[in-house]
Amino acid sequence: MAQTYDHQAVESKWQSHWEQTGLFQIKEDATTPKYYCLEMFPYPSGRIHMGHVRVYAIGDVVARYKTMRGFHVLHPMGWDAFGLPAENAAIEKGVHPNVWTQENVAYMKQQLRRMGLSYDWDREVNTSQPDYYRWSQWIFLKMVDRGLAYRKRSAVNWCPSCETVLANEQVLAHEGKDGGVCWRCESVVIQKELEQWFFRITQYAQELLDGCDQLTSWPARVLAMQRHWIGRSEGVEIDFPVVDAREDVTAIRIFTTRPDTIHGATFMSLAPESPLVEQLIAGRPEADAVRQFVARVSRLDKATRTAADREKEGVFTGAYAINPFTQEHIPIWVANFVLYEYGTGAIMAVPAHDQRDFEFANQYTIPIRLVIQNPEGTLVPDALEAAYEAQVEAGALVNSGTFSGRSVSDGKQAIGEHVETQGWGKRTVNFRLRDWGMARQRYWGTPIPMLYCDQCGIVSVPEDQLPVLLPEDVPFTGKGGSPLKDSPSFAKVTCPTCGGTARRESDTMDTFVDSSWYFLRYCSPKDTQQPVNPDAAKHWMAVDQYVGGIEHAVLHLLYARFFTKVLRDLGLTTVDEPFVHLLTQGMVTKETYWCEEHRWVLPSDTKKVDGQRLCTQCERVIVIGRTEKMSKSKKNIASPEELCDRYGADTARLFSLFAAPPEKDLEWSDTGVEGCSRFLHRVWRLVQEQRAVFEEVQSTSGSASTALLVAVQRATHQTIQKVTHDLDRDFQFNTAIASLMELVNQLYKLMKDSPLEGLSVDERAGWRSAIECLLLLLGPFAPHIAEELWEMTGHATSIARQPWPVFNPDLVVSDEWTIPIQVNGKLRSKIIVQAGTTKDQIIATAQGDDKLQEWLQGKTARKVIYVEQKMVNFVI
RNA sequence: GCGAGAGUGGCGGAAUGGCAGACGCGCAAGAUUUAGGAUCUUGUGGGUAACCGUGGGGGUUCAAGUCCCCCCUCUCGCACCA
Repeated sequence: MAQTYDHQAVESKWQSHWEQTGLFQIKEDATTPKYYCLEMFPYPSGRIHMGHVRVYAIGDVVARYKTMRGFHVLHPMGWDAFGLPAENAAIEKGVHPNVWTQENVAYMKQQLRRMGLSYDWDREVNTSQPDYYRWSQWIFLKMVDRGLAYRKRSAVNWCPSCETVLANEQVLAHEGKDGGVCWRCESVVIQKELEQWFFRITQYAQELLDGCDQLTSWPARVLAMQRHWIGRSEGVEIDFPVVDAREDVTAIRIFTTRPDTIHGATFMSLAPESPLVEQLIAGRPEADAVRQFVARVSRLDKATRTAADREKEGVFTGAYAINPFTQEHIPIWVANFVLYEYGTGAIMAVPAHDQRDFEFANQYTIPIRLVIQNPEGTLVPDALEAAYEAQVEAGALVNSGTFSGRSVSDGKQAIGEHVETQGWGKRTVNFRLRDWGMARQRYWGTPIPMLYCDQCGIVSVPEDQLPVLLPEDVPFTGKGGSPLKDSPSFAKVTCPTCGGTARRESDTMDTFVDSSWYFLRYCSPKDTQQPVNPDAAKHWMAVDQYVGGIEHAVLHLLYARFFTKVLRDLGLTTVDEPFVHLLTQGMVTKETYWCEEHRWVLPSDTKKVDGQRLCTQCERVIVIGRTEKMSKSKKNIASPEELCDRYGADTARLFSLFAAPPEKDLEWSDTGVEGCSRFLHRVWRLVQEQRAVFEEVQSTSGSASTALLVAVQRATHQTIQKVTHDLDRDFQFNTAIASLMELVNQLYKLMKDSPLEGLSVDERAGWRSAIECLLLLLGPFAPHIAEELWEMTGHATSIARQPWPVFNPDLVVSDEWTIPIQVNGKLRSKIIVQAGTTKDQIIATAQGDDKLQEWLQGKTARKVIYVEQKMVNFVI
């Protein structure tokens, strides 16, 4: 009995069914291999968007596929639920952040459910709830114990809009804005001098760098970004004695990666923030000018000041240092491009061989001395147009005393050694990576479990007093400062050490702390003794496949790698790296519509008249704008809910997997969605029409006997082979789905060519197994319709628990070969031969081909190339 | 500037060095329908043709979208890191 495809009914039926039967709940199982499939958990902003649909569709196909391949799959979901929007909602609407967050979680959970995702909801985590954040606090305390969390005073990035400190990773470049901007609100970030909590991520810098080599299944560009962010460089620290040294500053220590050029150091430069500056200038006539310069430079935010194209500026301190290699007295300058945080905050300046020093020296007419000559020997000291920054073997040392004549690499080595034997300094390694400033002056975050006691100083909250709960009695005013300061119940506390009065830390943790270890919590989400049960972690870790956006290439992924190493050192997990494979999916984009009168407009506010698109309000012609990431402001949003209402979750999933390879941007197309919907309807109808034919027979996998059977089985098994191959190799969902479409097209053709009446039992059985294979292959992509049709064709157990079909190589091969014939590499003809025909026979047949003879024009081929089953090429 | 990636029909995109353009969209014709929509079938890189076609130019090869060299364009990331 044929039925029409009612996606609403089918989808809600199976969603309830999966839930009621607990189909996706997973336990550790020693009998089958494990697979941990994880997508980056969402921030509960209110509703899911197409980006969510895409990433979760990708993860769900992986999880379902791996399950069918015989793995027991951990596929959890949770909420990255702390963050500023909840607090802003509290300020604007008077809703408590917790209420706002929990409502959003409930709503979005129901939306995710509608997508038919195979999550084990029993493992759900929510970072904003005490049963989670107590363990973030616990980890923090362990890090304090190990010196990995500490307080220091320093210049920090401050977002004036969010009124909080930001980590370096959270300050981003922004087109059209002078300086770095906040990763969340895009306000220009300023510098503030504050005492703050930091994580000593730099202690793991080398390991984080080395670990990149293990991550062979990560996208190259993510690794490149991580390596660059860590920024290791090898060099030498060298003391330059100060002339007429005063007691407090006898030498200036510099860091250089080019010790080979030291004989060319004709001046020094200090960072404006360096305390050495004040010590050197005190009492000198230059002091005022220097102070003015320093004040002017430090007013600028860091990003502006350090822009590469910024003019080199500086001021002479009046002091001199001694180049230890030449004994020359060289002037000490303060320069705007020297960074206090990098190296020692002081450099030796070699204008001949460093572009910045070159520009600086030209500006202030400081001598330039050539100490590396190029291999051709053509460099003339007085005629340099740019610094000669030759590396490694390219040049040779000149004007360098006993070191002259050495190669660059040789010179580096020799001078480095000389510095050490003379006791002038040491060879060392420098990193660009800075410690992670992780305290935030906000309410809706994990409270930092520390106290300030008048007697004992900084005190940890004892472990048995965790969690430090967020207080309820906090007014949300939107005014600056930490809201927790204003909670009387929270701030005042008794010191656990001396019993005196103490004040609680009122800062909360950066939300990136929460997401740095959630993947471990999923292993044992209900553990009440520790953040993660080491046995559970041993079973499940590492995450085999991680899926998420490229925007976290540095931030989240670097922090998560750091935390994994910390928790490993605490004995909670045994893995060094959390994520084995990483798939960074592209953005979901859509065309934008622009009306001169009404600016960005919704597609629904436009109409098509005579092939032109007009604004419905003002009748102006709509300009089709750039295809951009979906955003509310550009009004180029497609709504997952409308999509599910109209076409169903299966269509939404299918389209987001089919329209582009997963790592590329996906351009949303309403007609493309319809194409996918059409395909599912075709599948439905195919099965309905076939059902009557094979209802009473069992499927077969035996060798075929009739032409129809051969064709049906070949199409089916070729598709099994192709889909399996596409999924195993880099998850090429788009081509996998294309081959499923091809199979359906082929089966329709075969059905048309061989009417269903009068088929043999064998042929019916062949049809049955073809349809079953089709449904099994479709299952991970469009699970609801696959379940429904699976049930309709007489199966009692879920298709999600069936083994993945295996292709039979014997059934894939064809009984005849079509061999292209080329002349000089160009296709000129084709011949059809029986499968198994030998090379000589094929060449003979080809030579008998009329078209080929025309092309040969009586000549004999100089050479004949035959590629087994592929082609013949005659070279004349 | 440095790093990563990309450039193929009207569009999204396929092609272990071996038939370029799978699959889908769009478009066209036909069938069905009172009409529209929906559905189905067929066709669809360009050119009347010989032929020409994967950003441009060289090269390797019997054979290049694919490998090598040079160049151009675009996207993303980092940008004075001594």
